[in-house]
Amino acid sequence: MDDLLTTPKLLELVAERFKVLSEPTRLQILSTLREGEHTVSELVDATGCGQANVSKHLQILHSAGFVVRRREGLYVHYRLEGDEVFQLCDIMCGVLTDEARAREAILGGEG
Amino acid sequence: MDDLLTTPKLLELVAERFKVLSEPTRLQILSTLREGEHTVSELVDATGCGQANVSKHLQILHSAGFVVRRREGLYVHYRLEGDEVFQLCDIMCGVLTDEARAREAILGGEG
DNA sequence: TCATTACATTACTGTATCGACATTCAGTGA
DNA sequence: TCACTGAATGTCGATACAGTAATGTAATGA
Repeated sequence: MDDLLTTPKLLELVAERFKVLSEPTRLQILSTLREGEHTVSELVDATGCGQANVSKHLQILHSAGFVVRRREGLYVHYRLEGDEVFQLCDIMCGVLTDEARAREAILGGEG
Repeated sequence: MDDLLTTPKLLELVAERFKVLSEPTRLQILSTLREGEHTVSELVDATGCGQANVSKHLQILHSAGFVVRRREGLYVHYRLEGDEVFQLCDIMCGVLTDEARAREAILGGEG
């Protein structure tokens, strides 16, 4: 953990991965996949986005190594590669909670 | 951890925070701040970016609650709010390492 | 008060990305 | 081969963001 973010190259790689997680639709896809494998059609339903867009988001998630593909006839099933994503979201939610608490303490409830 | 990413509102908030971390320059700033408090000028030197640019990045980091400001005369000192950022980067680097390993295993060293 | 320094803010430009639409690709079955 | 379905890809308009230059603001000292 000492050599984290020391080289420009690594900075870019890490930033790139964070960018993948910086879109609500992609987070929603990941959240849906947490229940288990899903087809593209199912993810289209879950997200309410168009098929083409979901497919593109899945490409991005796949390139970043967050999801895995599996073809079965006409359908393509996606599933999570690991649960690191939710470790990340867990920490991030902690940050959000801390912030909310701090805001409440300062503003007294309404911001 | 069960109610993570369940509401559209929360999805957006989390995505927003990830977006803050999705820029190499901001990660570099955070990395520099890990050594301790630094002034804007020092961060300008460290990053090699323009002063206005660094200042804007610091605003974004501050709004997201990742850094804290402290004025001292003409200088403004910034420091990390917590170390969650590096927990996040640590996990992300783990993902990257796994990926790199997988690529090596498949391609035999060159991608 | 005025000049200087450190930082913040604004306006502007080029680039990247999301979402929507159309098209193409891939697999199945008749 | 053809028609059909699920998924991937290409294009386009709107929007957002990084970077830069110019300007504004805050603190110091003469």
